Amino acid sequence: MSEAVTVKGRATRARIVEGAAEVLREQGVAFTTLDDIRGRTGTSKSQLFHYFPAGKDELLLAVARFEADRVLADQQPHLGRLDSWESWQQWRDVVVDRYERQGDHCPLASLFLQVGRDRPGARAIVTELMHQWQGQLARGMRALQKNGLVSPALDVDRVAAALLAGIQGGVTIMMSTGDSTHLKAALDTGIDHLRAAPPDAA
Amino acid sequence: MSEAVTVKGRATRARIVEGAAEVLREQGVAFTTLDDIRGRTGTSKSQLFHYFPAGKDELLLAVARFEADRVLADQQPHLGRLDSWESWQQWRDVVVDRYERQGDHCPLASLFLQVGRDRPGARAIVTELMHQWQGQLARGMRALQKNGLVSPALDVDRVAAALLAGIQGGVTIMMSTGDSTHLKAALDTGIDHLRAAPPDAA
DNA sequence: CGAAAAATGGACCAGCAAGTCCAGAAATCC
DNA sequence: GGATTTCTGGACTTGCTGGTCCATTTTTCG
Repeated sequence: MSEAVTVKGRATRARIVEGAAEVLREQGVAFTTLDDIRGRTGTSKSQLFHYFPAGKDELLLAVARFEADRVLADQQPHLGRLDSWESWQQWRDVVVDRYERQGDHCPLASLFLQVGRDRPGARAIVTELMHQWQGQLARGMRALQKNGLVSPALDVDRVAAALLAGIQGGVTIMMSTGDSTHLKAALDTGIDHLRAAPPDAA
Repeated sequence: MSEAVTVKGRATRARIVEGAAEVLREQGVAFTTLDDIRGRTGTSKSQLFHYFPAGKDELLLAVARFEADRVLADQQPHLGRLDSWESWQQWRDVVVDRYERQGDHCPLASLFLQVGRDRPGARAIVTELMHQWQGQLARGMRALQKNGLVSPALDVDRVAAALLAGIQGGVTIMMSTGDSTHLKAALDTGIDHLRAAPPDAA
């Protein structure tokens, strides 16, 4: 936005976004006020509006961007090296672990319900995230094909899309029910599906 | 709750729930006020609180129950007769169609973000819905096994859980991006997974 | 028909949370 | 070092929304 910021300014802005992300993860968007964020980040009202002139929505969008980055970052380096069965397994464990840890509020999901997904920018964030994520999964599957572990006939893009959907749904269900069974089932069945398509299949 | 209701009373209550469900589907929970619901249902404030003494949350919960019932009902009769490949395919089409129609607000997802999933009752509704849904999928898979179309060795419960997760995630992604590719991929890959496990497999 | 209970209309209240404003402190820059 | 810009503090405003209250109408039922 405005480029005229000092070091201190950038630091404050970052502090606000990170602090807001924490609060939102703990309380959920619907129950978080600007004063909660103020409290957590040790800032004043004017600071909030100084860095996010358009108000709460702009701040929430910034948090969404922040959280979206975290999602993929938390899966690295495994997500980037899905070229053997072991690496897939390791990645699976990291995903399960990450989402079991993360309280029971999905920051991204709720963020978009609040901001409204039509907002320019809002939709783009999710779309981009999904695109990246699916791309990395597909790359991993192609690596398996290259290494002769999976049939070259496999429709990688479709299976990657399905796996991604399974993860999303698994997380959603976990958020609602508190049970990670579905997430694990989606991951394991997804990987099984790859295993069930060996290159020497009839 | 209170049993002393007249025919008119029941009708009004139902009108409120159904009208509220409509508005919520269109605008999303975060942007819907009691006055919106009043407007749509042609009721007064006092009626709202007469039928839902605990206020908005109680009303939202009633809507959630209503929507949860609709979810499974909309998939019938197909969901109840998943005993052949054709019936699975038909069911798949119905699911895709249903969710493509339904605007871009998932009533249930947003409802719980607002009410808070810890509320007694809230969690139960989702859990119960997922349980029923998964149960029907598993029953269908067992029917396939019985009919000699799928290996009896298949871990039906896990695969059903994974398929359910895929559907949820597919819907979630569609809500955010407006694209039903993932939902279709999840359904098709899920069914493929069944097809890939014939009873005469080595 | 008449009393009691249920249903309805709508004015009113209260609190909260987003957003505004301006004065003052700190940094930047020439 | 002084002017200018950025940053910060916090009191204040304002609109909205959930919720209350009571008077009135309608229904029920003996």
